[in-house]
Amino acid sequence: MPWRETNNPYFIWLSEIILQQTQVKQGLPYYNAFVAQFPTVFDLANAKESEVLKLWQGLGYYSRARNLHVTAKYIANTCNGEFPNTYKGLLKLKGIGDYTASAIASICFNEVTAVVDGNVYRVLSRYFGIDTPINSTKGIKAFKALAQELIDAKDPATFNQAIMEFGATQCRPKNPDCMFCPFQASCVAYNKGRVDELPVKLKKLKVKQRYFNFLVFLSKDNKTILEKRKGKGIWQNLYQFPLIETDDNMAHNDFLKLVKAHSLLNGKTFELHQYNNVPKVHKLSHQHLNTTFWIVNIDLVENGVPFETITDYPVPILIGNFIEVFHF
DNA sequence: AAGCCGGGGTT
DNA sequence: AACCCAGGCTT
Repeated sequence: MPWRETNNPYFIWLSEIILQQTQVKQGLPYYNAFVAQFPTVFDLANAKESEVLKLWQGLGYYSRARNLHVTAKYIANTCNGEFPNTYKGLLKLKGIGDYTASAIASICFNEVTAVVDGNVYRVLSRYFGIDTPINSTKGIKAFKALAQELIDAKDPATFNQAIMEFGATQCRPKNPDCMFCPFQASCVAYNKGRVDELPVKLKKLKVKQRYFNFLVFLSKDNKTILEKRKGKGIWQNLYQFPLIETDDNMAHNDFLKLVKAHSLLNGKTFELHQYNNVPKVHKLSHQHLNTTFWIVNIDLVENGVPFETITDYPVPILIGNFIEVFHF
């Protein structure tokens, strides 16, 4: 892993943000792309937010990219390009929470502050046989304190990375390699046959069903319409085709009435074609997006995006996949 | 304290 | 389908 070969806070920070809730395999190509396009924090600070989001496209949790850009500008413009060199200082930066502050402080500045990520929760809850839910306030405090007791004060960076890697490769969520585990003899969960019960986690979120209808405009002068998502909710500041959200999947005839009433089409002549008869189900962690793409053939569009510039815009991967398959 | 925020991979 | 991922922010 390239970020193992440096103590430069910029690179460590970048890697840690990318790896939040993201597996190394998925994040590595993005890390390489960011380092190539933004070699220093000043390069990142000088970029447009849309450039940052474009490079982040497909990685998800886009607030990470927006906060990355905010913090880059702050470090470059207010801190002379220098990151805070303490856990406490790092914690104040946007997008940096307890885990990331500890990771940067220990790896870059040898501060003795323990990281607690999903791996650490799993390793500690099993080894010590702790039932406290890892996502409860009590659990979060308890596991942080325990990790802080255990950390090697002489080499916190190695300790932190080692316990995480141990969780990722040996003490895995499913099928952990207990048979060849160096901690087998003293692991409470193993000796009580409770490895599969730990860690304990509270509740599971309910997945909400949503129904998205995207209007893919095709004008005679080869333009379409992209809109920037505003406000709260998913995909903030990313672009999409004009969206009509409904409370169920729509049949062509019913949807045609809705489209006719749409502000982009008042009174205009157009043809509507349903691109996919079976809704494409795009699964987010907390929502299932039942998606239908509708082709709208029309003479002219206002503020149209020329087909050849569509791929300049940062879009959710659901839209990006459509653009790839649909030959504009 | 609980809910929200992506996309990919494994079981 | 359920679960997890080198979590953090908002309400």
